[in-house]
Amino acid sequence: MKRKRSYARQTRQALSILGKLIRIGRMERGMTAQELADRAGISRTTLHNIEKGAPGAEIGTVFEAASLAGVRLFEYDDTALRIENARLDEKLTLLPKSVRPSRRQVDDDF
Amino acid sequence: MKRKRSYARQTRQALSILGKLIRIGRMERGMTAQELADRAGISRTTLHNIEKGAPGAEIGTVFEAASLAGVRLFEYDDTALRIENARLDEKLTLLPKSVRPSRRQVDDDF
DNA sequence: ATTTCGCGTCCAGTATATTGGACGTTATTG
DNA sequence: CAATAACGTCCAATATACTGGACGCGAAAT
Repeated sequence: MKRKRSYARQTRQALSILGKLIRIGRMERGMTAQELADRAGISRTTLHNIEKGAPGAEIGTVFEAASLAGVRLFEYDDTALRIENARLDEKLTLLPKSVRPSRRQVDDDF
Repeated sequence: MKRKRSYARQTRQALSILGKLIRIGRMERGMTAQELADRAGISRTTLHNIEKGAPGAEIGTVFEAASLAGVRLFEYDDTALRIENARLDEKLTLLPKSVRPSRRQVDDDF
């Protein structure tokens, strides 16, 4: 099956920004691409794609590189991430286990 | 080549949080997993993995799903993303084109 | 000016994510 | 309580990202 993807402008912007933040963070810390790639456990080629904002990269490696480059994800520090995670777990238990749309309420209101 | 990856706790936390935000956002908007998957152009299986915080998912699809679920990336709205993107471009031009570490300044200071 | 090395780019081979169909389970609605 | 649909999960086939080695270019240091 063809898997050709398309992305909303918002998505592409976010990808581009994250890539640039990683590149800037890396440079400001005086790390070469090879150094950061090694620490993140990926190849220099892949890091290059990530810094370019490639949508196909694995999110885990992107976040790892971001973390190593000093880019704060969600504007939280390490411990705050933990707390937020727990808070979301709680919130999830309060939500219905499955979504059963009785009457459409998404956005196709016509 | 074996490609076994390992991720820092911070990375796993961020992945977990993003997945939960997507799931919560989706449910609060009354969308089924199938609906969101269709809109994002991915399979329900993949969306399930994303909501679980799987590190191997493509970042483009994750961001797309997040966007459709109403999750703000970088806490910016659409236009603010654009501005931030441009700002980073400027910042990049001011940085040296390549990193040539004369004396180590990363973190291994001993 | 010369040297060194970081960076951008290409490529074929390999590892892995994605798919879509299926099935059983569980939650929600009437 | 019964019916229905959303969800979680498994799987083989397929598409695609990752690798690592290579090469040339240009920037940075001497």
